[in-house]
Amino acid sequence: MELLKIYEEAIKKAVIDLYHKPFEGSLSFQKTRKEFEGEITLVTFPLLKISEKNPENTGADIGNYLQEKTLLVKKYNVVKGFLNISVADAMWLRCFSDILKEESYGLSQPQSTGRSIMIEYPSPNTNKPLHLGHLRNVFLGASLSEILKACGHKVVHTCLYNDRGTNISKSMLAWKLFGNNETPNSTHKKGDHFVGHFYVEYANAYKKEIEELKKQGLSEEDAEKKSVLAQQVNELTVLWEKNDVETRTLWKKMNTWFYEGIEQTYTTLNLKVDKTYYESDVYHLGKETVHEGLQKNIFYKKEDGSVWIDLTKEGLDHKLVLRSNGTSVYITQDIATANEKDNDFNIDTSIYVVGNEQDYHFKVLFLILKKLGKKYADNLYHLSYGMVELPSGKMKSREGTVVDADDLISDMIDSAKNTTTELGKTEGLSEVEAQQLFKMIGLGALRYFILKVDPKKKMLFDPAESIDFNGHTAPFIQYTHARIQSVLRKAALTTNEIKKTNINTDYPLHQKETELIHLISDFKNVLQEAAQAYSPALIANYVYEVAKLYNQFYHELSVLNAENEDQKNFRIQLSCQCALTIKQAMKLLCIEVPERM
RNA sequence: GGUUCCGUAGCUCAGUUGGAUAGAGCAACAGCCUUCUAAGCUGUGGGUCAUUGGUUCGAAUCCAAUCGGAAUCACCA
Repeated sequence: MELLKIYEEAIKKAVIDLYHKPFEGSLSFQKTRKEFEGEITLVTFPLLKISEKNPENTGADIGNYLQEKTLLVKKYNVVKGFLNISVADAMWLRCFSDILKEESYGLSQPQSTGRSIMIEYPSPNTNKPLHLGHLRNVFLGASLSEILKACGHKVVHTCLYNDRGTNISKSMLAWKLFGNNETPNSTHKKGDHFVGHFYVEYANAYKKEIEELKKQGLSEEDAEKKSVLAQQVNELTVLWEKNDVETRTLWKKMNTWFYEGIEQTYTTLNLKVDKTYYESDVYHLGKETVHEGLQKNIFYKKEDGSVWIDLTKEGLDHKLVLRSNGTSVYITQDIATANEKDNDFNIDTSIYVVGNEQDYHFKVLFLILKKLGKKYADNLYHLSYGMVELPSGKMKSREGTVVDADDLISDMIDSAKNTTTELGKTEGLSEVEAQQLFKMIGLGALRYFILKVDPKKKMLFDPAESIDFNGHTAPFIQYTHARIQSVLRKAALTTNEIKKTNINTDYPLHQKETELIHLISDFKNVLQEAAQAYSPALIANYVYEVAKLYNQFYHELSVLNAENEDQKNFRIQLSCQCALTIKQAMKLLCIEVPERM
């Protein structure tokens, strides 16, 4: 039984014995603030109606009762409406002993809930490489998958490629105009960067064209209409839809380049997709659903043939679902993909990891699906995360103000290498081991930097300031893990042996030891909260607390040179469990921890 | 203009369903390696929780207004 439950029941019994009236509902507990003695604190205000006494006396009554009638309390003190309880050492040791017995405390058996969850990310366009914004998307999606798996759910990872349409046509056109039959091989460029280069080329040429037209006296709007490049892009899109062989061949070629490039990035990021969807496969399927909706009078047709839905009753707008020329728009394809996913998998919940700039879009999408009577519509969830901003504001691919994902990753690994080498931590490592360590630290720092922020909030990245390796960072946590491993190596015991050793429950605990047990026991709750809130940030902040507290313990008390065998054994067990907690929590963030660094 | 979100230390961020004197890291300054890994530990300084009002035993947290910022409202994705 969980510690807090034991105290809750004991206090409820105390209330009945003392005041002859039961307290309904759950008691209000919190962690004792560090300026007061104790570990758990009961807020007594809600009990005053029953006790009919002031907060101080109520707290004293209960504290006194617990100390005299139970073995739960070592000491207590009352400050205003707060009863601070120092939990008896034996209780902490029992709690810790229970944790040790579990192979992986806090985690559920794989697929034990029978629930399956689909999670879609990062779903990029195929016309440009990934940037920092995509990294937030990937890190969130990947971490969330781990968190949900750890809670016993089955997780299916899907990815949708927006592989056709205007954006891709732009890259294609630029390649035709300025490409000189170059390829990624001939230019020694990574495929996705190669394709992205032409997307930027197009944007530049277009901008130039518009400016020239404006010099001729045209307004911005007229210039955009007059643009030859824009017309050519539209023509390419139409040719594509008409299955024009030349266009399709080029399209396939460029997308293949793109996929070859992005696969490399996925490999670096250890990203594996269970099922890939392509917009080019599904874009036309949505039309059938639109016709279905038209017949049910959920949609309506305008005179020009375009099809709309009226969402004004829901506080939204009229939304186009089919163009007047009969072609589909973004949302039409999303309707189709949602249907496809439902057909392909028997899924309880489906999560879209998409930035909050598309909040409105998903509100509309889910509403439309609901109106269409899709049963799965209630099980869709938009995991909306905030944008990554630069000091100069939002990143824009076309304006070149993006932090490229591949560049950032290799920068991080490089600086991990420099720092590690400077600190002389590569000694005794083989070349392969050293490379693995640099990657572990560099990527870990990057992942952690992003994941520690609440997903819902926008975050700032300043390229001028490199991501830190000290303080509230992954390397600090990784270092703590390595440090513990170093101690355990010297203890010369396996994890198994450590876990099996019996605990002496008479052992008098030191303050830091108590705090560590308390914090470690919280892992289970934190995981549940993180899963419920879809927030890896809760895990990230938690595991930092563990590492920080362990380091304090480490500096204050000696493990291997403890005063007696009981103490030494217990501290080895405590260290071991801290390392396991750190490792498991970091795994939930998709960050590895080293044995040495 | 409509809708939605956000404003916490110089900077980046925490702050469970309302709870005690609002916390970390970075940066600055001062200490700690003959002792289990100094990517560490200890200490100092730093705040009108945007502003005003309301709800109550009690508000950074809930409500309203104001100020400031962002996103979105495309026959783009």
